[in-house]
Amino acid sequence: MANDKKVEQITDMEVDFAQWYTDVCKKAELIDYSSIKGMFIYRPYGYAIWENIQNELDKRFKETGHENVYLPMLIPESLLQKEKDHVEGFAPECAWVTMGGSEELEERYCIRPTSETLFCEHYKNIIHSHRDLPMLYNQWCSVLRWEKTSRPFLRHREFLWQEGHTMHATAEEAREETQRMLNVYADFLESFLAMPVVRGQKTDKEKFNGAEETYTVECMMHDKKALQSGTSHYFGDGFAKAFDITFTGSDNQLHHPHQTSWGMSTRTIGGLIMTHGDNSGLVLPPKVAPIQVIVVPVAQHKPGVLDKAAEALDALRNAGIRAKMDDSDNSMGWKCAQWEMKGVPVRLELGPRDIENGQCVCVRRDNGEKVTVALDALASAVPALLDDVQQGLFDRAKKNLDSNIFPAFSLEEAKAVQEEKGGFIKTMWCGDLQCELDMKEKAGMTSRCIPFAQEKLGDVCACCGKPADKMVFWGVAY
RNA sequence: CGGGGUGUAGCGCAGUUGGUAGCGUGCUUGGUUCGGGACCAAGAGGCCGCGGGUUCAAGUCCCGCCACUCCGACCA
Repeated sequence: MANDKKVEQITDMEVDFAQWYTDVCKKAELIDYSSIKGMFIYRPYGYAIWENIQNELDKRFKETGHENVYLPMLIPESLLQKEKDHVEGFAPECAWVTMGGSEELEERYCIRPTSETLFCEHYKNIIHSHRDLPMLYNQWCSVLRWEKTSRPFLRHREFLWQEGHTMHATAEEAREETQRMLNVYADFLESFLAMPVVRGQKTDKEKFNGAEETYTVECMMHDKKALQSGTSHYFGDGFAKAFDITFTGSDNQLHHPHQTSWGMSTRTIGGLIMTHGDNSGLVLPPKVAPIQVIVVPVAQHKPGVLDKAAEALDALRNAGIRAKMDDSDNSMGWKCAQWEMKGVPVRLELGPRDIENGQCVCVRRDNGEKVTVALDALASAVPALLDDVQQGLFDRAKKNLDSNIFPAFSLEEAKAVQEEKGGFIKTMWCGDLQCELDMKEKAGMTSRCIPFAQEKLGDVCACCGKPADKMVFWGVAY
């Protein structure tokens, strides 16, 4: 009876990973479908996760000197077309506004797929002197890309994100900013979301439209597929020239500023689910969990139990823990299953027997371990337990990443290893686009990045045998 | 955008050769329970995805569209 999950069933991830993912999104009440394809409803629990991500990232952006702004959601077509590579990349997935009320508009407006062009238009107006630089702006907003297929969090037509857009006096400063923000993402993912990353540079084929260089943090999901979890772009002065943005330098000469942009989206929530989740549902790292501890009173009708549980709840909250009590009429088993499905890191059980002994039972979501904690020690024991869970989740994910990176020395071997084991395949690469296309065509993998942490696996390209001095990570990506 | 699958109560599903809609669960109320998805009783809840067509009659047959889902291609 205990395992008879006839209601709220989640498909086992070993049976069908994609279905497991969809089940978790729905059953953990993160998301709901709307009547428009690819447009999703963030339910309170799902949105709360995003709010925690936002708060933490926003804090880190401000610590690195950035300010928040808000720009319009509509981009005139003429503006979008000023930078050639950029418009080519985004035009196929733009949605357009053509009517204002009942009147046809003279020029159609694109609903922003990203805001480089709008920022450039604004920067042209406000940047005049080297004293105006650097300009360090960030925007929290939603963007719209008319994708053909969609999946909760991983691919929405409208998704929430932040986009940082900065302008610098020199290329060197702009490059520093690009790296700085990539490191902010990497550290945020690892320390806050317990998602270990591989940092590296995108190949020309995979880089952002209009960028000179794109840097990425790549994560590995439970099914060994890759998820690009944050990107940081260096634009050089390409947009600045296209938009005629200039400033007078200390040398009294006119210069074009150098630009960066960087973004992280609600897609990261999909990454969280696929990094830590299990067959009982979601598993959330304590730092991002909307509810860190769920207090479940046992035999709550008995006198004194609810009072004692409320005391424990207060003690947790006073210790700065996001805690909640489930005093609903549902049975014990129902409550356990429910909060496990929602990924709450620690369940605190408190019943008559515990009260007699002045203790409670804490159950970890990550490994099911139960520990007895004295009620008067909650304020110190539970935060320590949460830290342990956070670290445990990171260690487990790190192990999954590290143990699924395999070297290969030919395209055939890369293909065989991918089919047999999955994960990241590392090979030497000559730098030619054709070899990337071959890898895609014959082995079904794209280049994930050229990792900063290079290894010398040999001196010839695994695809074509020509001399090669770069090591690339290949993988199947979301 | 190509190929498969699905759409009936909140959720999961049944509905036969066309005859006017059912089961489980959840929900509401009352009672008994309570250390891993409890039980009894009474109740409420349906544009059968949307739009056409065939028919005396359509959940059921035909055409079109939409959405979801899986696999490709494309993309954060």
